[in-house]
Amino acid sequence: MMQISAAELEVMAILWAEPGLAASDVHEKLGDGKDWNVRTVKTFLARLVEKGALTTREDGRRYLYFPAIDEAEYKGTAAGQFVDRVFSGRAAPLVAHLADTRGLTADDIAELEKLLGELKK
Amino acid sequence: MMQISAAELEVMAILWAEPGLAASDVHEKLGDGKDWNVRTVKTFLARLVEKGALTTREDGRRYLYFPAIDEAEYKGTAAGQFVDRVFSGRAAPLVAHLADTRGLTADDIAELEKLLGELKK
DNA sequence: CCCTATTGACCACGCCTGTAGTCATCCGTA
DNA sequence: TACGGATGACTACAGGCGTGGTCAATAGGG
Repeated sequence: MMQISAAELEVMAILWAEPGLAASDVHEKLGDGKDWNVRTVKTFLARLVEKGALTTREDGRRYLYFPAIDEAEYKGTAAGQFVDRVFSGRAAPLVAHLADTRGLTADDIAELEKLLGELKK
Repeated sequence: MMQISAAELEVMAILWAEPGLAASDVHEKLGDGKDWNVRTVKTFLARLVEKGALTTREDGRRYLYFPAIDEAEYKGTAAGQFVDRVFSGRAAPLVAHLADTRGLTADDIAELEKLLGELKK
């Protein structure tokens, strides 16, 4: 699996949510706190294209960017790698630690229960 | 929270499991596949001491290394950061993706159920 | 007593990352 | 029509990371 850094991932998130944006659009859509320079954003876009995570389509003088990797697949793999790295591959301790240090909301718990119900089938 | 890299984390794992080892001991205890040079291991140990993740006690001509940060606390924080970075802070999708891409064992599911039971109280 | 293996201290080096600067070009507005 | 802002291409640069080399001191075996 391709290595995507934290900053690059924020760019991917924007394009997963809304494919086909130009660099300036991505720049505008960045959440608060991320007041990156447009050129910084362009660097990330260029690196993601290099890595094969994005493709481009020309639109006049600019490029539109499209995800080239599947969001769910990427996240699944990333989660697996993380669990392997930090929790020796065990999912349950991960959830336990999450519950412990940040607390799960009632919604989280309900969602997890529903999920487990489906998994048991 | 202190930033600990993947390779450094393997060293931490060994010392969390068995505090008070010397560099050569840590080197020997590395799992298969990680055939790092002893000096590589020493570099990681030195960096971890620099970062404040380990402390040392002299033992003759060598050092013994001890974790200076709590394992559970570190893992909890790391899990939180990961969920924030990749899953916008939502725990349930993380578990869903894990289930999806690698499959949870019956044990995992049982453990998660037990955990949820406790959390609901 | 001397040589080899071990140990810590310090250094190296290339790739990745975060964060842009520079330059040439082009498009739309005054 | 001439200029300012947008855009892409290329460049920069420091700090982290993975990987290990060099050097000097020392301890232990022959």
